[in-house]
Amino acid sequence: MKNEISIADLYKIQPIGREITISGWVRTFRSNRFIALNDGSTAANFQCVVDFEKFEDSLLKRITTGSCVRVKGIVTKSLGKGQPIELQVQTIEILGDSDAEKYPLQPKKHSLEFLREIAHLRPRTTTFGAIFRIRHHLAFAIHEYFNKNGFFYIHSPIITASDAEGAGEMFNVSVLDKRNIPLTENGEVDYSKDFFGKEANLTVSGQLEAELLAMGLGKVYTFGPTFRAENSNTARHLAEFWMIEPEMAFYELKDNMDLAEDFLKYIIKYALTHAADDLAILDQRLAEEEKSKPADQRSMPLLEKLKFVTENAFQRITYTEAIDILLQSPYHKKKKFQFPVEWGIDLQSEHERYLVEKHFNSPVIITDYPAAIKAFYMRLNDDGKTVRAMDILVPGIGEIVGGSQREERYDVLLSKIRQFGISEESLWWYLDTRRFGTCPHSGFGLGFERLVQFVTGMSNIRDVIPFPRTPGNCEF
RNA sequence: UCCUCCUUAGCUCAGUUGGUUAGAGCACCUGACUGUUAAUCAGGGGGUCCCAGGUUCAAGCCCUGGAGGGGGAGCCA
Repeated sequence: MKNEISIADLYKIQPIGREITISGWVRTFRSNRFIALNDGSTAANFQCVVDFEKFEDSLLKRITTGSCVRVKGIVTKSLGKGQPIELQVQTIEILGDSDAEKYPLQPKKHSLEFLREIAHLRPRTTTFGAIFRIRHHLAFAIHEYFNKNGFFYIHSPIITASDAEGAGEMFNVSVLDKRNIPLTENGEVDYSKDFFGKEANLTVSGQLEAELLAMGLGKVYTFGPTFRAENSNTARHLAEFWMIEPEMAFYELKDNMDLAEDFLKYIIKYALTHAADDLAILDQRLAEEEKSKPADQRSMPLLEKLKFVTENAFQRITYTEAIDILLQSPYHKKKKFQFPVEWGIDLQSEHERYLVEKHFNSPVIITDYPAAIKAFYMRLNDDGKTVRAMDILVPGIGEIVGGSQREERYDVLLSKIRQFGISEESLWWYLDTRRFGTCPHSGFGLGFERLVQFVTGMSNIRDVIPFPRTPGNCEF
């Protein structure tokens, strides 16, 4: 291990009187005496005190915002009020200069839009440092939760040849010469000449493969990248995002809901205990932003919201009950909804918002949707018109989890596949699991970036992934 | 993809009814000061007013087209 202490450990240990060496990036250099140094290990800067009479001017001039330095000195109690300890600097080594005139980050508040354009430098800001550390803690908590609860982490393929998931437009994977594409007699692209001998795409979901693993290993989960070529331009869509998909044999819909709720509470609690400093920074940031909004549009403070979610039961209602609530609502009676409400519709954003933010003011699990608006693999209820689906909606984000009990009955599944116009030949392997030792099973998908959004309070999904991929944007 | 708003200095923004040499704060540079907390004070440099056309004696401002970005919607996680 490297024999240098991190700023995070420094604040933990507070080794007053000891000689230490630290490296980091300069945030500001005040009064030709105080370096605010950050090494990314924690949000807090560490104050390094320079006796400028003991150093060459030419060296001091190179200590600029953005430059990288290594300093050695003695830790002392701080004379100033902003920090408990500081470093009395003995030696300074400039590891990397940074021309202050050209370095885009200044010791001041920058807009998120501007920082998005310099995504290669934004990890050096307080806000993005906090976001990416929290992102790590959430990912870690997810693995920890599943590991503790007997789940196996499996890797579903990134490249798939099935286009049957029905989860949107896909990115084609091909090595064919684009200037000379082989065609069949019908004038279509001849994928038999392509790398895999058939058309291949980037995965839009690992669910079907996860089901195969669950029906052998019992409880499994995936956590990997997912790709959608939809032309979606919103604050909650990415072309490349990360998804968590647990899949459990012998779980019915209620077990699935119980798991999803327990799981979400666990990882949010984990963040509250392991990323308290970073969450406090984002809590303040959000509070500042909310100040500029009219009072009735302000959302709950971030930390309060997260505690509320971990301490209160999620509301559980069926789709049919949700429609009733909407029909009874003052919003509907005053005709404030832009889209009509009736049984059978797909709930619009405004409807979900009303239920989550106005009616319940809490996370809501909606179950038993009409079969026609949900995927083919969801288990048909005895009423013949609804399926055992469940969506978890949270304030500010909307749908964060989508899941269901899967259709385990071969005949029902086959007729659904035909009904949906999906080629049953391409899903022979999926159908096989229902022919040989089928069992009730369930699972759900959690959009990781939406979870990070919820926990950090960031309103744009492009600000919770280091290098966002969206239509027309693949920089860095 | 649709609706809507925006684009002026490195950043955040002002710019009146179309009228002389386009401004401010921060950042940067120079100097002063030196236990500061986005240090302070004085001075200085810095502009393809998003791009291409058009109207006009005159366009940052008006018109047409385009590009980029924000917010909302759809699709969804």
